[in-house]
Amino acid sequence: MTPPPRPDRSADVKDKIRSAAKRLFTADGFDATGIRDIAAEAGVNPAIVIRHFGSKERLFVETIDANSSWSSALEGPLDEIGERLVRAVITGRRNGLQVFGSVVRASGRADVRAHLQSSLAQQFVGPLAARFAGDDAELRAHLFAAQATGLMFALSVYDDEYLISASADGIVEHYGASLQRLATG
Amino acid sequence: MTPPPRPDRSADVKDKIRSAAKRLFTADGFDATGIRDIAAEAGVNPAIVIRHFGSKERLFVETIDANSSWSSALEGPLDEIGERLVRAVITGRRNGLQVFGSVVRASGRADVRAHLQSSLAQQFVGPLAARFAGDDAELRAHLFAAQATGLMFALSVYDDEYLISASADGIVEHYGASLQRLATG
DNA sequence: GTCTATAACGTGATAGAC
DNA sequence: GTCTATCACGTTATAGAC
Repeated sequence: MTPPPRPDRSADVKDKIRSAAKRLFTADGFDATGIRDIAAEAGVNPAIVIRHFGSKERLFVETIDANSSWSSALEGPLDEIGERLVRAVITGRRNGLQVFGSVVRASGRADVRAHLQSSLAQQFVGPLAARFAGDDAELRAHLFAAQATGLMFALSVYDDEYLISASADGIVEHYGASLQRLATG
Repeated sequence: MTPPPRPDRSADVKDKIRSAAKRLFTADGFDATGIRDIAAEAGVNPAIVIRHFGSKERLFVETIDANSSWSSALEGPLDEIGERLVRAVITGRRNGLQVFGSVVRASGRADVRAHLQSSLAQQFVGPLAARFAGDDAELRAHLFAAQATGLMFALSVYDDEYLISASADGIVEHYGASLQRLATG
C-alpha cells in the first residue's frame, strides 16, 4: 500500500540533460550544438531529449538566461549605476557574455525572441523604470537598456577586438558617463 | 582573334539569384530561407545557386550589407552627429533594420561575423575615429559604434515594442545627446 | 568547355511503433 | 526509454545541352 520509494529517475535524467545543454549551448551556440551532442554528453539516447523537452528550441529557452549575470549591478545607488553596470559587463564572467551572444544569435526563433524580450523587460527595463525619476522615466529606462545591450553586443556578438582588449577604466569613464546621463540626466 | 560577343548569360542568372536572395534573406532571415526557396524565386535550379556562389553563407555575405543604410548620417557637422544618426536609424528605411537583424542573427558563422566586423570598422568606426578629436578618439569611436548599434539592436533584434512605437523626438533628445557626449564630450 | 539539370548523399530534428 | 522512419536541409556527383 505504501507507494514505492519513487526515486523518480527521470528528474535525474532531465537535470543531466539540462546541464549538458547549458554547457554546449553556451560554448558553441544554438546551431552548432546538435541534439546528438547533448545526448552524448548527458549519456542518454537522443530521442529522450526531445521526449522530455519537446524540442531543441524549448530546451534552449528553458536552459539559458541571457541577462542573469549583471542584473545585480542595477541595485545600489542610482547616481553610480552607469559606472557599476559597465564595470559588471566588462569584468564580469566572460560566461555571461557568451550566453548573451548565443541567445542573440538564436533570436530568429519566435520562442527565443520572446524569452529575450521578457527577460530584458523583467530584469532590466522594469526595475530601472521603477527607480528613475521624471515623467519620461520609462522611455529613459528603455534607452538605458538599449545602450547597455549595445556594449554587450560589441563584446559578445561582433567581437570588437579593440574594446575587448581596451583598459576597463577608459570604457567605464566614457560609456559609464554616457549611460549615467540617461539614468539621472 | 576578336573575343567572342560575350552574351554571358550567367551574369543575368547571377543577378536574378542575388536579388531573390536579398529579398528573402532580408524578409525571413538566414536560417529560414533555403537554397531551394531562393532558386524557386529566381526561376533556376537549386544546384546552380551553389555552383555560382559556392555556398549559402557566401551568397549571404555577398548579398547583404548590414550598415550601408545610415553611413551617410556620419557625414555633416560633428556637433550634431548624435541627433542625426539617431534620426536616421529611427526614421530610415525599416529595411535597413531588417537587414541589420538578419546579419546579427547569422553572425554565428565565421564568415558572416568577419563581414559584420569589417563593415562596422570601415563604415563606422574608421570614419568616426578620423574625425573625433583628442587622444582617446579611437576609443570613443568604438564606444560610439557600440552605443549606436545598441539602438539598432533594440529596434531590430529584440524588437522593443515601446521604443518602436515611441515618438522619434523623445528618443532623439535623450539617446542622441548621450551619443553626442561620446563624439564631442 | 562552360552552364544547367537530375538525382543522390550526409546530417539534422522530430514522430511513432515497440 | 529505445529504435527506426521520415522529412527537410545544404551540398555534391554526374551527366546532358549549348
